[in-house]
Amino acid sequence: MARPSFWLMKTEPASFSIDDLAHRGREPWDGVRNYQARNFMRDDMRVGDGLLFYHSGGAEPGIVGLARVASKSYPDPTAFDPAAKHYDPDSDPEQPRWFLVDVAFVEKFPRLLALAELRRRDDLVGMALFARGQRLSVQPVLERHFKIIRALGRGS
DNA sequence: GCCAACGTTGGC
DNA sequence: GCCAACGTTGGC
Repeated sequence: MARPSFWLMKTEPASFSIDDLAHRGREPWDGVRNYQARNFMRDDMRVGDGLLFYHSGGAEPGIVGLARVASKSYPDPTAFDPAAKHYDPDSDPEQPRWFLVDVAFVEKFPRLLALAELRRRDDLVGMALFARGQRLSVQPVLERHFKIIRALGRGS
């Protein structure tokens, strides 16, 4: 895959928001239990890749800022932790099933770019985010779309 | 809170 | 291997 690559990562702000990431600086993106999303993280992400940070499930879903990939992929330790929310009793530390990358804060946009607003733009047609029934929490983004959204978010 | 879309599980 | 049942996601 060509580098750098660009991605969108969803999170429910009630559990982990852009403000949480800003505060922590860097965070292991644990708990992903979808094979397609895992494959993107495990196989395709590289340190430095750009991330669009998306809030789902809230009052107003949308893109709230930027982050970047801060580590290579490695096994998700929460899969082996019985106390963890996304514990997977069938996963084997000798043959890890779930992987993650660390994510680092880059910037929070001065305003949220609402999903409804983004949908209406002619220059963003085709984004996976808009696909009917799209539930993937980690998805690739075209560089062109990433740049348009970054500029929008910064208020230009 | 509703519900459509989707992924996973498990009986057969 | 099929497919119904179930759980989850996530917009509205």
